[in-house]
Amino acid sequence: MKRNSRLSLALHTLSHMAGEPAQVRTSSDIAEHAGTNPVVVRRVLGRLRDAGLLSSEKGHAGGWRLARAPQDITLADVYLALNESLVASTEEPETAECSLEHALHRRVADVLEDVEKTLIHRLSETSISEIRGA
Amino acid sequence: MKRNSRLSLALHTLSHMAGEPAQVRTSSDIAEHAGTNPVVVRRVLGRLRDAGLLSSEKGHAGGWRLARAPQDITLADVYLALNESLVASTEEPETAECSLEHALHRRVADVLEDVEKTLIHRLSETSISEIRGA
DNA sequence: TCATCATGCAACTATCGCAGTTACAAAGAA
DNA sequence: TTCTTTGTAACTGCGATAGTTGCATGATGA
Repeated sequence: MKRNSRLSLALHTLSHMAGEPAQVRTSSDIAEHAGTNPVVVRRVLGRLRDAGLLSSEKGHAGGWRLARAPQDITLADVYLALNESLVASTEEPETAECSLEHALHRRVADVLEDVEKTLIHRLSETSISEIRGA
Repeated sequence: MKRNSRLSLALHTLSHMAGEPAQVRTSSDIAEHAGTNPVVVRRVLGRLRDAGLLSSEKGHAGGWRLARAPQDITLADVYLALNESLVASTEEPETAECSLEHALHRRVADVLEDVEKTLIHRLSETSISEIRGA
């Protein structure tokens, strides 16, 4: 696993859960299926739980399950829960030496903001229940 | 300097050049202004030269200058020249274990492709001659 | 011709983000 | 009380890339 792995892992897991919403899955099971580590799974899914997409329980028969109906969880929800910016933000130039620098940054930041809105809008059009394998 | 620095450096430098297109600038001058290193400048501007946006010359009175009129160089040109993906691409899952994984990847990749087109379109609406400080 | 000044480029170091891992505490169920 | 599972801190390893050093190459002008 390499890059954008958090989003991939989250979406992959949720898509599976959407197919069988009643089933509870442990971090170990999920990690094994995703080819990664239980701790990594808990780190990523923890964010989704904090965002109200998943619930987790400890102890015997504990694990992870959807906190909402699958059709009420969109790709945008997941994207926002992870605070993943697929649209990179150019950071503010801290040393405010040059006015051109500022004008430029504002211009680019405006464009990126618009583009991110477009991205989120597009992602919100698909729920995790709509992902189906071939 | 930290992240997205190539694009920042390139745009910043080109914007300055747009204000005085006749002037030739050395890597050292540019690096000093941008708070970085001449070699880094040459690395970044080299890509812009390869893309036909800049020209460079060695020797006395050598250095960098615009290869086109400033109003004919858009932010999109710079973005594309650097091959910077501000829209992160989710890489193809190499181990094709799971069909859901594929369906998911295709869906997300489609959205990202569209979004990147939007980004480039938006960037192409502004030329480097249109950036003005306060 | 030759010294000088610039780019071009290869190689190395430093740093940062992040996945992966280990270890253990906390909590819930049998 | 014991087993199972999450929660979390701390560390390691790796990849990307800015920064740096050193030197070759080419252009200019005295």
